[in-house]
Amino acid sequence: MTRPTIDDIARRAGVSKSAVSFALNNRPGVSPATRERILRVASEMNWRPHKAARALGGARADAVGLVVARPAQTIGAEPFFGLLLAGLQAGLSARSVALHLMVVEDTSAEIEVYRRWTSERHVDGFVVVDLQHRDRRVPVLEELAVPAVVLGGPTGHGSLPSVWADDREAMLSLVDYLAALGHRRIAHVAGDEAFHHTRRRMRALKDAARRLHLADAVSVPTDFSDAQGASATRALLSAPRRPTALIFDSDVMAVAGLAVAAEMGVAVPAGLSVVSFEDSLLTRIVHPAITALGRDTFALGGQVAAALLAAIDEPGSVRDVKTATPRLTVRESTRAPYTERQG
Amino acid sequence: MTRPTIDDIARRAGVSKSAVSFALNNRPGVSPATRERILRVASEMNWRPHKAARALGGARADAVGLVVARPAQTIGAEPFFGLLLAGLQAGLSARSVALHLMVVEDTSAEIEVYRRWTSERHVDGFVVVDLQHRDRRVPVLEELAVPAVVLGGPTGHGSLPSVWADDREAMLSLVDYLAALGHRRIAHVAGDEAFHHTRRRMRALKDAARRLHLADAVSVPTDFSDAQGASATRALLSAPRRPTALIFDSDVMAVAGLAVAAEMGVAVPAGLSVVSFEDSLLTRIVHPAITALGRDTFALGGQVAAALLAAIDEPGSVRDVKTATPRLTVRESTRAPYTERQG
DNA sequence: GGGTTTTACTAAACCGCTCTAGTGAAAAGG
DNA sequence: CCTTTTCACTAGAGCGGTTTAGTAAAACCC
Repeated sequence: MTRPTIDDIARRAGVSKSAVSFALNNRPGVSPATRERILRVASEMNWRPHKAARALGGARADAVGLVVARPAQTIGAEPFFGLLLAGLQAGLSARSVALHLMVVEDTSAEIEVYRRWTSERHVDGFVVVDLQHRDRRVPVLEELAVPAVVLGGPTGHGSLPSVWADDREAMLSLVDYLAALGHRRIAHVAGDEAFHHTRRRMRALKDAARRLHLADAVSVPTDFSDAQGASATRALLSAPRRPTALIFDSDVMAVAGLAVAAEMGVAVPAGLSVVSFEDSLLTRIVHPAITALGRDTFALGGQVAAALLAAIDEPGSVRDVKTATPRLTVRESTRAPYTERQG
Repeated sequence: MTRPTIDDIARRAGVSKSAVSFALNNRPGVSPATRERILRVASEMNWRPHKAARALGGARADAVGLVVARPAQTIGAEPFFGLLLAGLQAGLSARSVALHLMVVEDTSAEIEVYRRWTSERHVDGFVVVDLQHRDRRVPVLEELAVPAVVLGGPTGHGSLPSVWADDREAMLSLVDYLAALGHRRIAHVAGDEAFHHTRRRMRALKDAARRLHLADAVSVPTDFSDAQGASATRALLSAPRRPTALIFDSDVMAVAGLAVAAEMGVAVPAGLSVVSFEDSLLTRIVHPAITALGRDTFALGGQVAAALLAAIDEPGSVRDVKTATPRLTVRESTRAPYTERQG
């Protein structure tokens, strides 16, 4: 048995195709009685709209794209990504919009996909992640005039709306907390300097250090990998006057750093405090559990989805959305530094 | 400027629509010279097929579906899932087939999505994960007669083709290894008994224990969460004659278990050996690094993609695919048990 | 050279749905 | 009671491709 079309419904209900279309789309042009009859027949026949047929008439594709230029490893490794995906998905599927995911090699390939999917009318809009300094993708998306929402900000995303958290504020409060505990030598195992948020965090740390007259406040950039996170930690802990507190830009690096401390015989938190700028399962399940700046990544995905859907409905209507500043969850990995401990 | 259609190309090349279609699809019916001219014009005008228009003619949707009934948390937490996704994606995008991801509440909702997407011609096939005992999804997919590939096996997936690894074999070799080290009391923090592979692993452990005359070989089922993994570990380590080796069904639980051991003052590997049935970044970055059964999850995704594409091209042609049996990577978390140590 | 086959191409139907223009009848208005 | 407006509905074009049936010319064959 082949699937029913509106023609089948029309025949069975004794009306025209158009009447059926009106009824099914809640448009004026049919009487309440007829409308109800058509709907009943449609549901009896278990009718479902044919997506492609709808999309052909110039309508929506009812799908949005997420193109990621990252090595496959990271995509599995970082809880952040999976949660964001799940949150996006939840926000979109409530309006039955599909998510087209594509993993590519590099930014050039990513841009190529933007062009292709836009011209093929494959998606109605894009979610852009990993905002970079002087991001090449922004002008392309502006030129394509396709709805898009950038995750990250508050600047550097041109005319595209963005959903962002205040990294600077978070870093400042984090350093305040560590300084209050008595830490004067704080190091920061940062992410990739190409990323906007990494730069902002590094700048914030420097500013905080100046304001608080901290002895030392180095930022060491990495590529976000556990390997570089580990080696940066090793280098920092090998220095003659080692820092008493380490801030890691990601949960993966924080866990890797924790392992390095254990391997080097540096007790956490007695000899070293560890903080992660990203919270997740990872920071909770290791021992000692890691103090972390947390945000609800699943909810973040939902906010991005909402912003994108709004941008698709009414291009130009969406303004930047500032999400809640990440809040500190104190666990077992932070304490006053040994030399200044009271008890 | 609006996007070009084949009509535009036809007009510009001085031929009919049909000739253009033939040329663009490598079909007979046009002379080599004309074909070349048409292709040149098409590329000059930067023509791209309109997906929906193609799909309308009864053709492929050029997309496959992955519907997952899991809490959002797990999806972010387990590296396995992200890697599988990336692998699937890579395998599919090589043939420019999109992946439609959907996260739902439960199996009933999942089945609903199968029905809807099939009747809407939204996808050409499905990837089915988390195969369960007496899986309700299998008969539905069989009835819908839609191409689908099941991840998991070797049994319980009806007439659907499956891609599977030999869990039993892996468990047997793992227990052999631990026994060879001298362990006689081995416990297994298992996953959810509803899952097929969990049952198979539990059975394999029991068989191995009998064959090797092990004193003890308990399997404790959990829901795969870090919380239950931790509490199962706590219970096992609190028993009067505690096991000397623990096998965890997932990397997340293994890491959680490791933390519990640290918290309880049980040294790993001196006082307890820990093995994970799943390998990932997680098992590598903690300290001590965890001995784990590894498989290439990214490649697994690729194999699933290949099988599904084949099933779509030629339904019924795909047989079950057995993937490489997971191999043991020995790290720092396993050693001969204390009481029997030589040195 | 007349008939058959092949080749290169065109015209038009078709996929399922939306939407505009058009139609006939009922309701409203003077 | 006739005109105008509104209402409920239909016919049919159009979206951008694919594909079938048809056609004229060229190639082939004894």
